[in-house]
Amino acid sequence: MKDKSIDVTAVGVRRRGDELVAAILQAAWDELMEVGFPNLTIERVATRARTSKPVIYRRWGNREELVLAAIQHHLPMPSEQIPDTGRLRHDVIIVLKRMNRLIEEIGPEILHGLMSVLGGIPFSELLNLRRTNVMPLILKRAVERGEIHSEKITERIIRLPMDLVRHELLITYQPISEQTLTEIVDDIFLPLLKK
Amino acid sequence: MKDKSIDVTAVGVRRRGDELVAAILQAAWDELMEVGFPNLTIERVATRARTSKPVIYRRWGNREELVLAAIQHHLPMPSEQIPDTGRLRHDVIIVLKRMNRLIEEIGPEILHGLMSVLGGIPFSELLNLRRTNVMPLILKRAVERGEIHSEKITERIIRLPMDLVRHELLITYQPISEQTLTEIVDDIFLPLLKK
DNA sequence: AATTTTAAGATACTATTAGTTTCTTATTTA
DNA sequence: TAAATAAGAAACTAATAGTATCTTAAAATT
Repeated sequence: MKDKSIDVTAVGVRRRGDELVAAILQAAWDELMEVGFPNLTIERVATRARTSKPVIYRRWGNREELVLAAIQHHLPMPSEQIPDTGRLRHDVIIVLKRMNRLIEEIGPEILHGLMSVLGGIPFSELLNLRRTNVMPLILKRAVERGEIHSEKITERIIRLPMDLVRHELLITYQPISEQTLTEIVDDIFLPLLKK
Repeated sequence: MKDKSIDVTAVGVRRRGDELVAAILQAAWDELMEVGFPNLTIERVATRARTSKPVIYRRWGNREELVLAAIQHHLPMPSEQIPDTGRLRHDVIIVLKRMNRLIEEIGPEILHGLMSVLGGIPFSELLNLRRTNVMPLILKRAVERGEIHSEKITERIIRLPMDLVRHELLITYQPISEQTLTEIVDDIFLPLLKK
């Protein structure tokens, strides 16, 4: 009397390739948001994606890689459009605000949990550490406009605002407040360049 | 024919209290240095300390707490002696160099591994994040000597050099180089105060 | 259209290890 | 000397990472 087909979803229908990958990454992301990193198990992700563990292990070497991929899948890096408002201050603030995105999207707790096993390098990538040429370009334009003197610009000063924001993120696991942002730009960065 | 007492160390002799704790923390530290955080198991620590798991679990709630305790046991924070060389630059450099200590002692790999499960808060403590009054005092003295103007000093600028060193540590897991230190002090910190 | 190849999915398995329970007995304290 | 406390041994549970095997759906090839 019992219906044998408990699961209504097409039995015997198999997804492959990108479709399957997307389903797994989505499931991993959902798990991540629901139970957090420490409680995320491959088993549950597999079940949630209506597939099985070996399918996952064929593509990712371990738990961390899977989660990293899931995050990258959901958070493609900002288009790196380089702001050009005509004012250095404004441009810099736009860039720094972008860095808040990751935390705003995945939330402090998850980030905190991730912090762990992802290890330093990939994590840094998440936090937009990789070399971008955004700041140099913004500064170059400011020099051309005569806003600042080029001889004041050093490698370290170029990196300074992003370093400070990143530090704040790593310590607080919170989005940067408007005030902190302003302090970094107005009390530290710009004075070093303008003087 | 076989000698039954394989272990020569006094059988049936039990350590207690501080002596026992010290032995466990030492064993945990040694394990940590030998196999690294991810491979450290309570079992091995117990064996190494010639005791057993329950004894450890009676004192620390889990692996992380034990390791944290082991580190704190081995790295009591610097005596927080406040440098007073008569020159701001020199004083600051001394303070910043102290921050290298943790990494120099436990090494980048271990720190990297720890980064993980310790979670943000205790880790920050390891990195000397807690409020100290070292910098303010150094700056106060510099003001009194007439080296800098007191009106230039803001909360953020006070924290700036240590923030930058900490950022560097968190990103590189390496001791700060002499050059980086100099840049932070000479190209960023002092110019903001002297101007 | 039939055949071959590839890879999905199910299932069962090994191995590790965290953390617990129980019990015996050494050490301390009264 | 007796009672209370805590160490240590041993065995156990439970969770879960990662693997191996097998069947068969889907895709590629002929």
